[in-house]
Amino acid sequence: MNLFADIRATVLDSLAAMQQEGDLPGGLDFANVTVEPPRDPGHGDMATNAAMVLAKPAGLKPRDIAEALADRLAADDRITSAEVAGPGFLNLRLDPAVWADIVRTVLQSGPQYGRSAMGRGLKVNVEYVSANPTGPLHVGHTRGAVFGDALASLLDYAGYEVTREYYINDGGAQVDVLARSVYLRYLEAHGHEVTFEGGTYPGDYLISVGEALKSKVGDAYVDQPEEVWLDDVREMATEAMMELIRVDLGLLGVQMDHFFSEKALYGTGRIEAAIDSLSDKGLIYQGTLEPPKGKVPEDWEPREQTLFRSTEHGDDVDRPIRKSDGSWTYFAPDIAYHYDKISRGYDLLIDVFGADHGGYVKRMKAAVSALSDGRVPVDIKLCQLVKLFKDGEPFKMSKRAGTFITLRDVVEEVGPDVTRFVMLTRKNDAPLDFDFDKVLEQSRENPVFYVQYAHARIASVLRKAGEAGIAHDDATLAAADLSGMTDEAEQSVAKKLTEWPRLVEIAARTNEPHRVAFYLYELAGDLHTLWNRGNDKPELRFLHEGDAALSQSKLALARAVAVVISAGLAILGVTPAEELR
RNA sequence: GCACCCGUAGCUCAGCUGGAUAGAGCGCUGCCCUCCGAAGGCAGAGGCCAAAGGUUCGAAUCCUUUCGGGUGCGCCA
Repeated sequence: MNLFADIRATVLDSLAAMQQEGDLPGGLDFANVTVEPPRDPGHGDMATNAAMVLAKPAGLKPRDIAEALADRLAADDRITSAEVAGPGFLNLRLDPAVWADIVRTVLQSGPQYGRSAMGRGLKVNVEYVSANPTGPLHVGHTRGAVFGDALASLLDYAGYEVTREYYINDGGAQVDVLARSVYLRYLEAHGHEVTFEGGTYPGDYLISVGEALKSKVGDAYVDQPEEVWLDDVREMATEAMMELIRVDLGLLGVQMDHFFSEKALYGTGRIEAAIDSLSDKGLIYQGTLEPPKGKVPEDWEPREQTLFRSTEHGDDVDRPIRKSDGSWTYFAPDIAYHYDKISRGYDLLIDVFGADHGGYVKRMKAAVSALSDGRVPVDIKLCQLVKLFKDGEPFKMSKRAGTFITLRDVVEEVGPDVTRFVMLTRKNDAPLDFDFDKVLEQSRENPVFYVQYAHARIASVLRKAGEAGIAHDDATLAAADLSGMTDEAEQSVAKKLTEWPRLVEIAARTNEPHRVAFYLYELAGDLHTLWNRGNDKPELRFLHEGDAALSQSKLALARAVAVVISAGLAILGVTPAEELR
């Protein structure tokens, strides 16, 4: 149930009726008519821009339309007043009984309150993390993991059919480097002295893989040329790394539906099929690219190569799909991968990349547009860097010194809930400061704590109700008499609850889960304000000794807040706290 | 040189499909609490939304240009 949508429907009905009776001309487009909360609560509970939007096409003055509309809307028993204001806004005040209805609805619907049918069951594929299988996940991946996962949950809540997917880059040169690194650890396990040269990975996490290789093949690969062992070691190493990554994701509570292997595209004709599809559209040709202006690489020389005419689909330059030696560039399997996603019948694709991949957005969009003939939209979300702090001081990371921070480091330090919430308290395209101390601070300036504290307070007061023998199950609370919910602070909380379904749709439409985190912070703030007011006004307290009926009427609102906080946290992948330690 | 992202209070950041007098937290100022529903509360000051043009009933939001910051730019994925 979305009250804003309901009232908007009423407004549209009234407008249609006005057309019937000749107060408005026919053939108007109502798409831009909105009903939203006014910025200033003094303006009422809801405002519609209908008169201003329609004035021009209807050839009427905004105020005339607004007044005629006001007369009709005032007849609705949910609407107590409709006033024309400003340039032609229509401000609506709603009957207080409406807020009580919302609270009842929340209690009856539980976590389903706020769920939307907006997605109409459309199939959406959210691809995220997709880190190279060459080592443990670090902080940057963590943000992408949290963001993608929350976005997937959000879209599910908004009525889409969501697949969470991870693209394993196991087809390129970097997995050969991984294999060589493991081979070095293998030699080391046999007592050899080794040095990590040629960009091989010196990380400790490969020691156990080297040992595992030793116990698997004994000394069979010692002193053997690469062609003897490379394939076998590569496969074993990537498998081990993916296992490591799966475990890391598990620490965060991220569970993928599907892992897609880049390697599986090679030697199966799938890349060729994707490129052929582009070729059939006349988008593949042999050509020579201009050097980038202003910053020509030292060793630049014009070279003819196989190019994808991505400029036909909005890119700035055409992109190479084959290297000079005839092998595929990384872009070719990417094209094939997206071709595969399209052929699996998704209506919408979302890719979550790190900000350093911003340069690939246009070509990826061009590829998807070309492959699907513009049918499948793809939204690419870039996650900006995470800057780590400790005690307000920047936390220096150095791969060489071995002080780079992994996902595991972060989660073990502050826990998965804090990690996830904090990562979502910033827009995805804004850099994020993550301070190991501040995120654990118990104060208002820490949104994680503030939201959890609100939930815990409610849980606490409900526990106390139980101890006092007051029934407080949702059905009982939903049946309570809510007519006494008249205080400003109580109504603010209830009004905030009515915004939840609307917020879900806005967040889902923009693919911005951080909006959920900010909403929860505001809702928690309203709850705390009401709670604090109970100090001065005992009648506003949630628990009233010896008066079960009154207690239940107050607990209903508190419990409704807990339901929504819990639903919101579920989207973010955060466990609501029953108590704080 | 080109492309993308960003520029909002002293600081860190929100801001809906373009809506009314642009919000929050921190910090600052004043008052209250210190009888546990106070791991504080209430109130206040603080803004040329980087700048200039444009679009229109209306622009922080859309378009153009400029300035400033970040990221990326053919045989690395």
